[in-house]
Amino acid sequence: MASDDGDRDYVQSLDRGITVLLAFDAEHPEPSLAELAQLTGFSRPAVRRFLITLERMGYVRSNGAGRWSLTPRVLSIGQHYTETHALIELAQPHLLSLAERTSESASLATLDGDEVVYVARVPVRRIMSINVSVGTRVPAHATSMGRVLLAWAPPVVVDEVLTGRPLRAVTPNTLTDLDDVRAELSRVRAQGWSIVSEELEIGLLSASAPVRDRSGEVVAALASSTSVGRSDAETLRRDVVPLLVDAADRLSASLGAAERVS
Amino acid sequence: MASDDGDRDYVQSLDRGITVLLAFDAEHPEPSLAELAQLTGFSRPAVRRFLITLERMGYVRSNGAGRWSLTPRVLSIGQHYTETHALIELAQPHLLSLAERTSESASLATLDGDEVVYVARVPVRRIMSINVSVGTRVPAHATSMGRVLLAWAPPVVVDEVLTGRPLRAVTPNTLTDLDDVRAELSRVRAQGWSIVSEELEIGLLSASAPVRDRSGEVVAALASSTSVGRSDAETLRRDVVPLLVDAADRLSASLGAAERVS
DNA sequence: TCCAGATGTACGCTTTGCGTACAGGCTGAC
DNA sequence: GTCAGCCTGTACGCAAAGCGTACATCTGGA
Repeated sequence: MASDDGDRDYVQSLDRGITVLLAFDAEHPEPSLAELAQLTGFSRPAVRRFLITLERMGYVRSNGAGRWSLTPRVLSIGQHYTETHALIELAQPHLLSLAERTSESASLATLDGDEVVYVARVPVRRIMSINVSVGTRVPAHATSMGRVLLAWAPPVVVDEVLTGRPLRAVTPNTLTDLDDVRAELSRVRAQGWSIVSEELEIGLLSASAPVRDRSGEVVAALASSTSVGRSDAETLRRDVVPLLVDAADRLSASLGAAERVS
Repeated sequence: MASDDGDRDYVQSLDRGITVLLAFDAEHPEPSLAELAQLTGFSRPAVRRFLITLERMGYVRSNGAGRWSLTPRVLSIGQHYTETHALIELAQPHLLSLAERTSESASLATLDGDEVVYVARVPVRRIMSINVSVGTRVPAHATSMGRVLLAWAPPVVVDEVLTGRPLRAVTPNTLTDLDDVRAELSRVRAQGWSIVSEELEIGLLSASAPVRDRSGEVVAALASSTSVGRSDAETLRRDVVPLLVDAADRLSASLGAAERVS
């Protein structure tokens, strides 16, 4: 029925059920059954079955009237990612001390596809227009964390991210020329850290350094973010980058990383 | 086949698929197919189908060898809870300012069953032995946030939580006598806030105040947490509670709450 | 009162998803 | 080197799980 061939060994109901769960979003925080059916494209009885299932599992709740909403149990799904990645727990003290020493928000992020995902964070003040939290995704090519992660990523991955789709100019300052980005990546690789200024959002300024696992592979980026009003690239480089690199190295060490290879 | 009758309208595959996803935990961060089959009790081919499905959806990744792990995309499921609850976004500035003014961690939590779930948080230093993050759950009866949430919860809910199962003595100080807890709840209701000392963990001390929605219903608790080394109940009451209640009231106001009803 | 729009239910068909059984591959012990 | 014991991948036939159409029911507003 579906066009593709690879339908074998694919569990349709799981996909559909999660699709229903994810249909709850900012635009539809309390959808009705009919609304969900329309959003997902499934029949109303089907959506109803999924809702009943999700309700029994505790992820969804009917508010009496015909409206449904997500329960905080949904958050516990993400906990399993956190639990299974020792890095995140180990990073906590380093994030806290970095945030305290710099009086700025500190973040840890990972690459997923062509996006950077925040996996741990200590916010100090609001710097971005969007509310950054664990799980938030931003385009890799326009952020210091993305630059760090790409700088040491396997060439295949870098190519996928950079040429997979055209590099979007998120702000007027975003590097979008392929050669420029590649040159920047090799600069980052050489100096061991990255500073990006107003490429993701006007007024936003951040610095990142790589975190390595025991095999020396870069598995995460540690970042400190501020705004152009409070600091500037030069100050960041002088005052923050040493702290940042130090914190990243110590975090790497606690992951059992060998001393920096290159 | 399953003993219960209510199997109708229940989508087994959704339940099973999520069960597989949740089988990844601290004890099994990189399970093999066979391991997952054993953990979940499903047949290996079944587990394989779920893994393939989850992999295509981007939640799970095979690490080349026969081991699987969760991807950060799992975190984005929780984002949908955050997105659909305006409260959480609105709370951010209040959490930040509370954390700054008290130099202590600030948290926002909600009741789910007999547990309190952290839904937003600004950590300042590590206070608990476990790493508290958004999604973390703690028993309601032993925490200041739980006391606040129960103090204004419908009697049915309170009864379920308090009599559903015996109140566990998490520490030697935990209130476990039903009458004591009920008395404490009415005290909380009268004074408008709660302080709990070393009932959840030795050395841990926290204060909470209720957050109300526009209908006046208490929908969350705002908390400030510290350790007995850094403060004590009396100091907390004098210095922190006013700030806390003020922040909670302003957050309530931004939710459009009417003035406090009682 | 009646209509519009919603949710709940029944039911028969299809195909999805199931597990058994077998093939193939890797690793380590002897 | 070879065999045993583990694993993952695949085939296949069967049962039932999940499907959507069609209809009943309820609610609120005109």
